Amino acid sequence: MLDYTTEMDRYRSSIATFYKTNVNMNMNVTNFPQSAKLAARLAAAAPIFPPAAARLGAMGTAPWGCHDNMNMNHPAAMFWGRPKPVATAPTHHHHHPSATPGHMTSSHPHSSSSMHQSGGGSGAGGGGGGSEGGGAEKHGHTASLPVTQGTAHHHPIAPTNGNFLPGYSGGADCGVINKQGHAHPDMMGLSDGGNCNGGGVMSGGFLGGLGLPPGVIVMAMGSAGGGISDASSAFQMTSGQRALTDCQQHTNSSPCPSSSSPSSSGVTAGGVSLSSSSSTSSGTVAKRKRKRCGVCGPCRRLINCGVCSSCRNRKTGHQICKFRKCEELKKKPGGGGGGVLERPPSVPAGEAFRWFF
DNA sequence: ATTTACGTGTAA
DNA sequence: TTACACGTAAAT
Repeated sequence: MLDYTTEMDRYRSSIATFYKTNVNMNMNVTNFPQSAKLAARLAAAAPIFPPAAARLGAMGTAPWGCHDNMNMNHPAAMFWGRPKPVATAPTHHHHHPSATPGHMTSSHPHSSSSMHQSGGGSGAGGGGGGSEGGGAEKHGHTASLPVTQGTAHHHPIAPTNGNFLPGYSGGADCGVINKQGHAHPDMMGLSDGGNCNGGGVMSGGFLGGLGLPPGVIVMAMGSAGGGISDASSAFQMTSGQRALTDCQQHTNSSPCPSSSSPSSSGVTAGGVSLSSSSSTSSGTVAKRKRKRCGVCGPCRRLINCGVCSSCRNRKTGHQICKFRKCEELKKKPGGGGGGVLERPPSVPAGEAFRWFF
């Protein structure tokens, strides 16, 4: 009996915490359904480091770190919330999975929420909340964001660009972002690690918040590339959402969990494997839809910028975010050949990992 | 059935 | 060239 009581208390406290932290989160979700989905996918897919993935999903790290704005308006914007790094994390409890869910539900029926929850629960820790953004500007955040926000939100480190590919450049991302609060497409895209780096720093916070497994952490940090960005990318990858997924897909459609080796085939193909079937065989060029290569910068991005025409016209345009448009697909189908692949053809699937290493 | 995103045609 | 709109393949 006592135990029960105790548990209840813990449970409650945890919930409370969760609530606080997540308020924003919810907002996000609401606003960005897509994001939610992504997260969901992440969770589901999480090819490589499941745990990590899961957490990601849950925590929702904001890719760019901070900005609140971005999200705001754009539907697509991001799904990651910001990790709440320091503050909450340590706290505890989030764990009860059960808890989360319930609560989420209550607040938002939407699926999205669920994702978070789960995540939250698990990883949670502090992370939990991803509150990204909700509303930054508009809402001003309101009080809701408790502790975390302050710091967290703007975490310089923020690491998070999950999207960013190293390739892209970026610049100063972190800093900039914070200040502005705006979302620039660029931001989204890309930041390399350069500045932000904070590398070390970030990682510290970041990790802390996330509570990644040691192993994972190591990897990320290790990344020569520069801390943050790499790390983020790593997450991205792991998260699996699309990037990996794609690659998997290419191969055969079969999910290649085993990824390690497999993909080689798929990727090599230039990424896009025009489907074997379609291609050639019949004189009619089978114009099979090409698929994303999954390895180029854009493909590696998980989030839509929310500001480009494609994002803005999502409903009618049926186009993927410009910043996420696969490089390969941008090329003329025929011309193909050559493209300079971002990565050497030979690179096998496993390569994904390379990114983070 | 719904969502996502590629392919393509059209207009500015 | 870019934005839009739409058809449709593919995935969920």
